[in-house]
Amino acid sequence: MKRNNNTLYAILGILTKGSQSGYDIRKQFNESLRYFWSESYGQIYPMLKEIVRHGYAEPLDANDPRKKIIYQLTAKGQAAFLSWLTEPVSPMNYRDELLLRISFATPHEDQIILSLLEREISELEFSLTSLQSQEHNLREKYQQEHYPTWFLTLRYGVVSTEARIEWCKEALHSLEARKGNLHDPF
Amino acid sequence: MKRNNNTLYAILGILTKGSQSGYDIRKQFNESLRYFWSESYGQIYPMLKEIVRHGYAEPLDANDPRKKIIYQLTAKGQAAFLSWLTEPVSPMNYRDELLLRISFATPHEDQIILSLLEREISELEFSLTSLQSQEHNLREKYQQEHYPTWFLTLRYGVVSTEARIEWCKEALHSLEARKGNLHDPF
DNA sequence: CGTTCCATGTAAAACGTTACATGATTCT
DNA sequence: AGAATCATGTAACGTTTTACATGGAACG
Repeated sequence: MKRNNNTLYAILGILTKGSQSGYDIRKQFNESLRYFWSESYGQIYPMLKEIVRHGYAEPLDANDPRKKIIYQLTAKGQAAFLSWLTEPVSPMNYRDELLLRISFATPHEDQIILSLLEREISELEFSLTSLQSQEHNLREKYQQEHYPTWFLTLRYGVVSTEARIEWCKEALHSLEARKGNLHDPF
Repeated sequence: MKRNNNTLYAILGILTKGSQSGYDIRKQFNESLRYFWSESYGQIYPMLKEIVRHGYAEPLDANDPRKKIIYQLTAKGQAAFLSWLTEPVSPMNYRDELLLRISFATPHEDQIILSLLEREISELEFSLTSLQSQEHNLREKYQQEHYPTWFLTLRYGVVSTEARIEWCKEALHSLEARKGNLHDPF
């Protein structure tokens, strides 16, 4: 009855970038990956045990004063990762609370939706600023060289955020256009 | 320790559109709402019991030959729905398997990523065609009148799908540009 | 008469977050 | 010394899907 097991592969993927501890892995999810993936401690530590049990990684000899445990991918783990990478991506189940609310709203709730959209725009613009500056920094760093593959994910952050902002504004305008104009058919 | 309880409000939201059964509700999730929300039977039927227990809805007198149970929203349920609608939307936790894979890939896996992107584009284009035709039909139907609020969610489907297709193509091109050109720094 | 759809529901498993417990190290 | 961060882990709870069970009605 196993489902996708994305947590497993997400962790293996991180380990392909270098041996590290559960704590480090968590940080990656919370930093560079947070725009499109995250995992909590409650998932990571038990999964690391599983990973070792399956022989996908091994704990390096621990003589760390803080009892830090560094995990290193095995050949078997590398192979499992690569095989996952090749599989077709499973259909994403996207859930969007803002859209859900809008889909239920009638013209009587226009004011409420207007507020939600305004708040959304301001959050998206804040986030876009940061994404754009990261993009700018990377462009400077790599100049005429080829960008690393993950640069594409940053680009996605930028373009999808821009698109959502545009849509929010369009929505805002179309709701404002019918203000005071409520001989509504609902 | 209760979390968001979106399932509850999603069902109440559907019930504001008219009294209906669990089966009908499921159909809504699987049809008009499926692009941004879904719930399974395992969530819906137990939640309907909860909803009745809290007095948010009542089962209408059941004399249906198929034992169909129609639920009708109460004033209390209507109020709960409206109060949810007004709350700020909780931060969405977005998970994107395609981006996750791309973020892990090195230039050695370019071929794999290329295939994933091609498949993604073809799926998105298929889905876009359907969204655009729905949009077209609605524009015809409403002509110069104001569109229903949920038309905005359809628009979002169109614009976000278009944006993702554009990004996929951009990504495809930038990966193709470095083909055969692998003196890679990784 | 068989297939498809209507209709309700439950149990088990899988997935995921939050809160807590514990203690060392580093920084100010 | 006190605060922040590093570091591992578990228990409880919450969320969601999947598989199964059951049976009636509609359609060809």
